Amino acid sequence: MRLLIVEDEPGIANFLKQGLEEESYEVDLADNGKTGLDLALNNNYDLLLLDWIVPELSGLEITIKFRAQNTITPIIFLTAKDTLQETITALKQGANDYVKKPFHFEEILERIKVQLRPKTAKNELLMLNSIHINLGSRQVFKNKKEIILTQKEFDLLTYLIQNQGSICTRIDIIKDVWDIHFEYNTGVIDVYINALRKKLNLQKEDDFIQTVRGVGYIAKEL
Amino acid sequence: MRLLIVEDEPGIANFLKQGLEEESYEVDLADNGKTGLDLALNNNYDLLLLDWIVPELSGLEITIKFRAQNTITPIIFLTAKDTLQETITALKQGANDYVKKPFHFEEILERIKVQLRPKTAKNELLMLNSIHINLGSRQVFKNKKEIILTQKEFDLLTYLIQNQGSICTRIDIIKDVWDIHFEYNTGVIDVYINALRKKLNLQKEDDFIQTVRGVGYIAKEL
DNA sequence: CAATTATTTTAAGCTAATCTTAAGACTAGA
DNA sequence: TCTAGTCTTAAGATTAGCTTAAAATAATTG
Repeated sequence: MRLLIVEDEPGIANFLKQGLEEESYEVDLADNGKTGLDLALNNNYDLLLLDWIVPELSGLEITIKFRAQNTITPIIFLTAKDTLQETITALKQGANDYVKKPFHFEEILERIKVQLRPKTAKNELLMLNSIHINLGSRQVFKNKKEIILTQKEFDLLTYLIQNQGSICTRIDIIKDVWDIHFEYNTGVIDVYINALRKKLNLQKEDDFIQTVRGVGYIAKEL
Repeated sequence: MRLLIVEDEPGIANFLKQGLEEESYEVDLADNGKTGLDLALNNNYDLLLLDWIVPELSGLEITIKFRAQNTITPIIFLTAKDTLQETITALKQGANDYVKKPFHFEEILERIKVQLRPKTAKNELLMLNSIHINLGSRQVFKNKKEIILTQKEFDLLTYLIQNQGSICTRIDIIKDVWDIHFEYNTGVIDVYINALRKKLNLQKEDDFIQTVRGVGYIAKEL
């Protein structure tokens, strides 16, 4: 998971960065709004942590400009501006949470986790056609018979099924399943799709993983 | 939108209920944890607002029991228990937000809206007449029915629709869709226009792609 | 901690779908 | 009616995705 922190006080910025890196997040820093927005727009972060008062472009302005392009990446404000009006404004403009300074690192961390928490959670059961998936035990069944998948195979399959009915672009997949956030074009995805189709014994007629040429794949109820 | 408030102090409960109803939410109240959990599990609410300290079953217990069954309905804590440890525990157990009393109604309202905000809208939608285009997933629909287009077909169609109402010259098209920047005169464009008309089943009378003789094409609202 | 085994990634040839070309049929306007 | 411009078709060129095997990593075990 990759985060961007926009914060001009080096003390706070580095404190957060270090703490989050210990939790194995990748963290980028921007010490002003302009580079912050720039990074945010060009780097597929999973979450943005914004201070309100930063040079060149305020956190609020970043939010507005960023939300015009991207409405899903969560934004958490972390700021000394603590009036009611400011909180409301930020949330209205697209922030997902608003935490007032001074803050406890543990609370920030937990609030970040909330935002990044997958909508379908552990131990839930996923199913599509003859496939059943137990997210808790990471088991996959086809017609009640268990299919042994590797980690990545499992991750890719559940990703596709959790997004069933909507196209997963290669960029989405490489970002969300491989956690790679830059231009990337090897055949990994193809190899794994191939492995899934083989292990799940999907023939042309019952292949619920459809390829969308030039775009990606889509898992569909048949 | 339907909300459930679990809160035993009638003053706060009614204050919230009234305020939220004015914002045209439907609101149910429970004054103890047991009926609260019961209602929550049997009534497809869009969001739960929980106090921590309520009789019979605490807000935290409700959260744990509820999350075992339902992992998507957002839960907001609204409580006087305000230590770091309590906040973290609630968020860890599945709460989506945690607001400390005393609170401002406007902030609660805004935080509720954040939770209910649709998460999908990453994809820009284009439309013209009966055609809908999802730029993110590169899907095209005519009267809600998906039409499968190839890459170039898709690019050309979106180009025309993005420039709807103004003429796209052949030079423009070859430059912007094919990325060819010199004099070029084959029939490619014609071939693709033809393919679009065919796949979108455009007859003379509903063909929003009009030919401008000697110049190019124009997509027009009919 | 080296050896073994399993997983993930890269790379390359192959296949099938898409893109382009070109040639003949058609059409609108002079 | 004639002609320039457009439409249509089908065959050849190109490219994206499939498949396989082997190389690089990571995990496990004696």
